[in-house]
Amino acid sequence: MRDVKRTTVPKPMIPASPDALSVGRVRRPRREAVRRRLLVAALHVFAEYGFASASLDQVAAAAGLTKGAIYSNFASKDELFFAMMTDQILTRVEGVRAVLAANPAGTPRRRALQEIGRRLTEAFVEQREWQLVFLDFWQRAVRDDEVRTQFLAHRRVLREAIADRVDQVFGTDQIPGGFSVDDVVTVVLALSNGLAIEMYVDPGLVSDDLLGRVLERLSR
Amino acid sequence: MRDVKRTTVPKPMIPASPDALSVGRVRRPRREAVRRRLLVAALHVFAEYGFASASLDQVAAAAGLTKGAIYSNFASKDELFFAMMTDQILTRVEGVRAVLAANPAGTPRRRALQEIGRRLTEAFVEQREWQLVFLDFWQRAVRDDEVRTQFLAHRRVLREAIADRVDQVFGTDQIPGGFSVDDVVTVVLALSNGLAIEMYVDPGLVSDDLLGRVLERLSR
DNA sequence: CCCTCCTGATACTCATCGGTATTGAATACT
DNA sequence: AGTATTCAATACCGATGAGTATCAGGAGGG
Repeated sequence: MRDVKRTTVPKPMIPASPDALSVGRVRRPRREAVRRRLLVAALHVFAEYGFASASLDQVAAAAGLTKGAIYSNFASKDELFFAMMTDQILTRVEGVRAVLAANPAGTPRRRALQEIGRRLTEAFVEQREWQLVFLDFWQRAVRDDEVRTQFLAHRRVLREAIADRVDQVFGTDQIPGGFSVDDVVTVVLALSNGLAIEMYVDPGLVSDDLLGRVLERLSR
Repeated sequence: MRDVKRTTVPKPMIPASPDALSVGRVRRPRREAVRRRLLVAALHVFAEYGFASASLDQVAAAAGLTKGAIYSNFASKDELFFAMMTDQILTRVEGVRAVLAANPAGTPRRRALQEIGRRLTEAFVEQREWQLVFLDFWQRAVRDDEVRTQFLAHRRVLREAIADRVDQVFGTDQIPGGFSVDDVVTVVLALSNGLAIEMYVDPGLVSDDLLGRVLERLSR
């Protein structure tokens, strides 16, 4: 509960320049940069050791800063974690949109699905850190209501991105097998996470076309 | 490094009774019982708080014992965890065999798969604790080679149980879609874990026939 | 009945870590 | 320039928890 909860001292009502957020904020970049470095470091360190085992000193060190910097920017270890996840989810959702957009509408459905599967699988390999912190987040969400609320908010954003694409692929067609859009989203997420779990621990098990073949087959 | 690594003091070479393990082992039940209680308590506590956040005092208390009992039976927190997982995997593999055995060979394949899916989904709900410690195990396996070795050994047992059943279901038939048995095992595990992940955090998402429908569709 | 072990309880150590109080330097305000 | 303010560094605190040393009481063997 540092100054993050900024006890907004009534600012002088005479803005020097009418420029947006007023009150000379030229020094701000410094602070923003520190915040960013901390968020990046948090991703690395939490991914490497897990949230519970990672210490704030490690995060600070990884950012080339000290704990002072952390508590000056975040209220607690939890807050840092949430901020990091919120920051990441934005990036990830963009990534997922990009991957799913493989083959613009119009491509034969089967090919599009295979391509999507291949790219998703590729993505796992690259986003190892994300996958690890994500599951850490999940574990805490299952155990703690407050965390779950945050988790579900993030998840909804991701699910919507996928649902959009499902709508695109199937348009007004009935989805084969009588699955709802929600079902499809759930299955895609489940397969992605599930295969990632297998892959990280035994890379030989998941060939890069497995997911695509499964998706393609499901859509017949 | 308690007496677990039993520094076998040369036992008197004059066994009173030739009965197997010799040397009055009538007191043993006591120790075995304590060990069991600790393993059970470990499952509960590690599931509730996660391995890293759970303390040995909590485990001991849950077993109605003290830390002394733990260190008298296990060399370290890690060893307790591994022992608990080893103990559990035996139970679980039996459970999985039972679930997969749904519908003895001969039942129409489609029905059998739907039934298996339904029962697996049911199993998630019941085995919440197992699922949680399993993923905890996985997280540590990804991060630590030694843990991974243990993890893979357990996983192999489970995979074989599933592979057996896949062989049974498809016999000499080609598996539709040109999947190998290993692929099928991987996909089944991935879907199980993946759907469990979704379910635990948002139960409404996974209807109890979703997995069955997916499996059935994949097998066409 | 004594006398050893065995084994779990108790009491401690020591390191770690989240969080706080305080400081000092750089920056903005007047 | 001089003063006020912001922010990260430093030093510190209290709690927690893994692991250890020691102890006590009960069981087996004689």
